Amino acid sequence: MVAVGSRFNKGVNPFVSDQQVDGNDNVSLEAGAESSSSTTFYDMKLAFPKKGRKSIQKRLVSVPFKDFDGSSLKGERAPPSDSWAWRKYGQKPIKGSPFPRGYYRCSSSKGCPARKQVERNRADPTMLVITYSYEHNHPWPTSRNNSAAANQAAAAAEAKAKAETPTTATTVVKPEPSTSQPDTGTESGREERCADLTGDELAWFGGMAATSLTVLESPMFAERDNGDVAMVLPMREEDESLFADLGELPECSFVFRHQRNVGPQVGIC
DNA sequence: CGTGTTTGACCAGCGC
DNA sequence: GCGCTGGTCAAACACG
Repeated sequence: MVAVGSRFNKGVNPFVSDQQVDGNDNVSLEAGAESSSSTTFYDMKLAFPKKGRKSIQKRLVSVPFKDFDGSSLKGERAPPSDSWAWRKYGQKPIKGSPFPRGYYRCSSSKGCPARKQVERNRADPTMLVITYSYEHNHPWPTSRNNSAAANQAAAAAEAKAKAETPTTATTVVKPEPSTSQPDTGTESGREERCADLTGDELAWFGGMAATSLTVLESPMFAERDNGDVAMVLPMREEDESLFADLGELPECSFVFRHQRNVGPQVGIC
């Protein structure tokens, strides 16, 4: 079983999910063609850890981030958008992909078990895929963001209550050249959701919500009334430093939304 | 000096 | 059993 969705109703972190998507061990977002030239489907699969490995939650998050050229924070260590600090502990070339995968470990607190992986989508190098991993039954570390502390405690409690089965979630973002206003298209209410997510519900992404015009929509981060899952998250500059080795990306981003029984959808935020 | 990055080595799981 | 691959470790190094 894989949990890929979260309403963020507790203002928690990406490692806490309360949505079960299906009974498979994988979450698939199939690449495909859509009529709209600005919309594309992409394949994403998340597998549980192999047998014998630690039980962890995984969440893939696509991170759209601003165009960082000019007076950006190049060379600096930007504050983490998710209120936690990440320390890179490894990088590996991935078979079949010309881009390496970076491995990051939470450094916000001692013993923080959280990790994340960052890589570029091999099918579309302009897309970034971030995988957050978090061990079950481990209290979530105290965030540097005090406002999220209470929510994190709730998140930890919620995570403890989860089944032992690891959970996984995926998001992909394809940055696109910033050319026009957001294409709401079939995503009516996208902007409203963006606004909604800048509030207390987004404690975990509180930092990201502050400064960027870019928006992240994550299929597993929120659940909508019609049963699909989506999340819109403004991002800020943190990821530049995190993903600097992956190359720069333009301002606006495609976001991917996974619909039950339908599959992922993509739009420009 | 503390923190973070780089990078080669090491380890474990999996397929053949 | 062996090789491949992904993930992690840890020493060396850089930086403020």
